[in-house]
Amino acid sequence: MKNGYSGLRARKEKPTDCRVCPIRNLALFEAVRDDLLDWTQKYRSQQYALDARRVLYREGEIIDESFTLFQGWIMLFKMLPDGKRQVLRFALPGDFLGFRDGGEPANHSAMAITDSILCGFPEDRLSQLFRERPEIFAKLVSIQQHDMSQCYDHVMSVGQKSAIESIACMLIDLHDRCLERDTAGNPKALDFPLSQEEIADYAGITLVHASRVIKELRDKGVIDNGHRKIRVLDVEQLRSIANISLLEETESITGF
Amino acid sequence: MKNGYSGLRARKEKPTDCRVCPIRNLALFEAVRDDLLDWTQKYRSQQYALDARRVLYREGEIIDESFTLFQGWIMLFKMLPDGKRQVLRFALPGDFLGFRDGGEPANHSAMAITDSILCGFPEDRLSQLFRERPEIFAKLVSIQQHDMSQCYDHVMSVGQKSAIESIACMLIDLHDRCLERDTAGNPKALDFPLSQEEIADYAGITLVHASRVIKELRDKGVIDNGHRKIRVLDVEQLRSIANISLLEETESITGF
DNA sequence: CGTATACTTGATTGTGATCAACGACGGTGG
DNA sequence: CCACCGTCGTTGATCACAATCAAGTATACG
Repeated sequence: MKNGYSGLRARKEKPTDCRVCPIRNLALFEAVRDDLLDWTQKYRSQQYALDARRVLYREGEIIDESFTLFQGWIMLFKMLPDGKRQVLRFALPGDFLGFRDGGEPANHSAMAITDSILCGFPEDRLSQLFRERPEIFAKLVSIQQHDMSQCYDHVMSVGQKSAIESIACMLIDLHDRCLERDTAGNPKALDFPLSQEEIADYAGITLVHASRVIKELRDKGVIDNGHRKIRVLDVEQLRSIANISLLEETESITGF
Repeated sequence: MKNGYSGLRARKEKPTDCRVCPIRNLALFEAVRDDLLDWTQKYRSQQYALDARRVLYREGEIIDESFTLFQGWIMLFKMLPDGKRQVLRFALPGDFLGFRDGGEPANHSAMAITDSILCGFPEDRLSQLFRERPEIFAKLVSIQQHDMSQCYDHVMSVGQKSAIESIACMLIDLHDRCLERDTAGNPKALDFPLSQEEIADYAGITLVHASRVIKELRDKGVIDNGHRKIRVLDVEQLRSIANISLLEETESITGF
């Protein structure tokens, strides 16, 4: 429910090199041939650091830059006048955020959950890039389609599933996405750095009830949790709880 | 909760002419200059008729065609194994449906609410069109962005709003979209041809509760309703009930 | 160590789900 | 034109999941 403070700042360290970027296969530039990467890199303005709890952009703001999340977790959300918050998406490394079409104001806000690093792409250079390289434009369409599909699943969860089903569903999704990103040397990446309030606001329930549901899952041995930390222990049991359609299951295996 | 039967059939009447299409300014071909329309028209395969309650496509199906809805109302939805249904979107004339990227199976189903007419665009011709005319490709991105924004609003409604707020919200959205489409000679277009079950499945509540909420709105004089018919009488009061953020309000005025 | 933030647990309330029965409307066929 | 039937809508009684209120504990951080 907290609002956070705006706080994007240029990263002082030497920017990472797109050619050796460990998350590029997940991101917008997946479509770019390796030998062209130093060419595309010029479209990136710079790398930014954003500390935990800081706001990247706010609903209604006009932003002239899009971002690829390089490191950290960021959440997208909207707020109601009465202070209720709905988390729309948890962005993980490789995810593309903040893209809006033709100078429209942002329809949601974004806040860092953990300390994060982002690669910025200014609107004008991005549209030039899309003009010159249709395959990257096509990748954008593909990313949008995938986001849309995820959002439909989310509406389904929040609208029709019980609290425990909805949370199980969300944990499976995060688990699968972490596995995609998990490089052999990074076992800790399967701990989710989320507070129970963030989980509750994603699932559309209250923090108190989220706590009880999480306790239930913990008692069943499905997950382990602590302060801003959740780890999935038994994905299969989680799947049986989540009330998932067969289609969704296969989807999560093939990836996108 | 009904499943419907597949039933797309070629329309026997002479196809309408894109050049005099009354809904083109809302649709994918908005970006096309008038004098090029007979050129783009060749990308349309044909017009189809789809009777009420018939399925256009089903979750998991691989479809090789996208559609612009020319006449009628169509709903997009998903179903859970236990039979619960979530309506994701009500498509109105001019809306673009069924687009999926690169041969992926559909992530939702679509069923006609009223007798409908659709213009079909086969996948291969569409991607050729996108290659040859980047401005139409850009319009696709813009449509996707808009759909995404609507979907975020929907998650917000279903997750954080009360039943009456959620339904008020949905009626405002439909009302505004009908107004956009309403040509002077068509006053009846402001009656929504929805059953209470469809409304309930969109708002994420049960049909019984939807009936009570609708009665409450009727008693307040905000709406009038009958068999598969709802008419908004007092948009302003509806807005005050809907618990809308100021941003959303202006958005609905400027259109997209 | 002290204070913020995050999590837990209990008691009570309330919104909306469920179960059940009936009423109204619209389309169909005699 | 009327009778019938299926779909759709209404209303009441009861129940349950999750919200709310409230107090207390644990963990991280400066």
